Amino acid sequence: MTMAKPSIYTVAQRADVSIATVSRVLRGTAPVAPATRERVLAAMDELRWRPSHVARGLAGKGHSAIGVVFPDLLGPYYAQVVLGFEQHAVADDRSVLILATHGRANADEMVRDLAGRVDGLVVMDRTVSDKLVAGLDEAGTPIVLLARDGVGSIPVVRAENIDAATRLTAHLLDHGRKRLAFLGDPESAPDVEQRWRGFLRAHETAGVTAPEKPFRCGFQADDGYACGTELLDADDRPTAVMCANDELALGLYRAARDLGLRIPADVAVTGWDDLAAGGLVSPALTTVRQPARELGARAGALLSARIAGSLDLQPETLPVDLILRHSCGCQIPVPARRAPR
Amino acid sequence: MTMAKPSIYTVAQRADVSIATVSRVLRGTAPVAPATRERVLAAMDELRWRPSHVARGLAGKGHSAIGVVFPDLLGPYYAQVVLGFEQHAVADDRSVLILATHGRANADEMVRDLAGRVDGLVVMDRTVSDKLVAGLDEAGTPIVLLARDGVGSIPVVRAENIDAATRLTAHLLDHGRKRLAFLGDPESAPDVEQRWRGFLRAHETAGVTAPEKPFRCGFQADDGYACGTELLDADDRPTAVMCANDELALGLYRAARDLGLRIPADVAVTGWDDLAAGGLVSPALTTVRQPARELGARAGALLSARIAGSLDLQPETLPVDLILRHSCGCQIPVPARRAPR
DNA sequence: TTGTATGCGTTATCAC
DNA sequence: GTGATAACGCATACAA
Repeated sequence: MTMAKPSIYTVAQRADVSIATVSRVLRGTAPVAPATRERVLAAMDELRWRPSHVARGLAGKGHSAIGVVFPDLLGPYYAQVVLGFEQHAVADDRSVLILATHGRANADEMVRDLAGRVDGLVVMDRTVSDKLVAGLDEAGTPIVLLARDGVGSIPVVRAENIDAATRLTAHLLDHGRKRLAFLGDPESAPDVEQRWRGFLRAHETAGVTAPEKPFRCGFQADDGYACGTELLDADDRPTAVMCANDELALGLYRAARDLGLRIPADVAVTGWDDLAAGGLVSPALTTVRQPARELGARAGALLSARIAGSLDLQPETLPVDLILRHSCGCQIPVPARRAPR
Repeated sequence: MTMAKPSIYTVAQRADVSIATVSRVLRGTAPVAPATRERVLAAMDELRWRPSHVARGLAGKGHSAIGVVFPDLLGPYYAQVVLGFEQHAVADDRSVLILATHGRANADEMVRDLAGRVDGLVVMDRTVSDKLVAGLDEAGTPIVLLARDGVGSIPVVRAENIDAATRLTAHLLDHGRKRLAFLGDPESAPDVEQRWRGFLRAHETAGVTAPEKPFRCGFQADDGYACGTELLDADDRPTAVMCANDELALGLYRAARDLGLRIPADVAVTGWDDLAAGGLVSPALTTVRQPARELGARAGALLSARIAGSLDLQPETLPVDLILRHSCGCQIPVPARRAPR
């Protein structure tokens, strides 16, 4: 014997008041006589009534929900970002909608749809076009960009990349490695592009000739293995490889092993992201740790501010940590003057 | 010069028809004259109008959104489950709401709220009380349980645990290990409970005395290290430890190393989940691989069916893979070529 | 084939 | 303090 879902009318009737009064005790938007208040509260309790979010939304009060758009959920990075975002949202009493684009062609359309059901949106990486972002922003949807180049005056949150990549590259050059390679596709993600730029900058500063172009490949360990094999099997094999992420680096480890090359003696390797696995392999992988969780949380905070009406929010760049372990040649003598070829 | 947000009225006016007709061409719910149709389509296009999900929901058409409740997003398991769920949802043209409970005390209340904004819910593990689940179910919210004991006739999806744990334990016993320990807390998650039961069952079958109780601890590598140290430093040190997951196992590795114990010679170790790191450590970790992504997808499929009105959906148990490597004492010639994923 | 009118559950603006 | 009542944007039964 299930009774119909209670509405504000049911409650009002039961408490013998008008719906306006019910709304008032619910929102505390105007004074209500203590006695009446009690009656209403009791009625709400007995009927187990919860105000409908949908109706509330229609009445113009927003969705009390926010969304986050990301490319995928492979590896701990995006998961942590999303989690940080979620925690902030919950603390802010908002629900979280997620959308993984997977590089789908209709991502723009999906995000446009998503925008219709949230009060604001965090957009990561190159999941959707600048055009859409700009359009949504113009249409009044509060947006925050994460790990992505700015669009108009939309707030941006990102992890520091250029300087970290510069330092890491300089570190390799300081170890005496002079023929470096960059494994990863700068066009695949803004973060990677910045790392590539830092890589180039360090070469410039050191007066060393940088490779003309990056060795482009995907993001997975298998890509690292395949591309790594090709890279390390070449005549002008690099003496150090800076990988766009740890997965690639770990794939490169296998490639090196299969080719009989030692790390870091024959080739130094660095990654990015600080996967747990990187600390367990031998030699331990030198990498960069990003504050993934905090990135998500900050994006959430900025989005809240934006929704609350703040204009002109400053871009934020969160610092990262260089984790120098052994794969870059630290604490291990670099072989002197090996004859190339 | 931003004009007010267009509504179905704006479109109707522009196309010189009634809102009913607009709705009809939108939903294809009734025949419309080609000419009229064109006019409406044009108007929709010019105004860039999108129907409001909120209004649609209020009108009684559901939210076209579903939710998933999980404890956390640490490690790849939950992330993959959520991703599988999301993919199914997207294919089904529904948005996804997520909620991480983090063991929060008010999880029930949060989920009740979530239930008010979706058409259905997947609930994982022991994130919320049976009471709430039953209540929601009774109230008509379509629910699917994932990796959790059944409640009433609510559909359940889970990975096979008992049999896999039995086989894994038997495998250890067959290797001549007779003093086994179970590292993990069966009460922390239904999956762990089932693994503990399989552990016991194998002992029974083999006629070997099982430990009275599991060695309870958390889920992280640090827990594995702390508890592992205690466990391995005891006088009656076990000759094999079955860990509730890979993180614990990897923590145990450190504990063993610090105590000067060799794996698997002095103590065999097994994990669960097949983390990438497990294939990279030495000795490679014997573990169990769950079809995380598919678990999420199947839960999504069952939820869709439930929302569509299917009653009496059968519980599903997805098979897992035993990954026998070296940490259990196997001398099997492993093709050390496995991609670290 | 198309239009009219009503309901969906809130919030908010008036009156009283 | 409290109660009618008009939005909010859409779907739909009922008319035409």
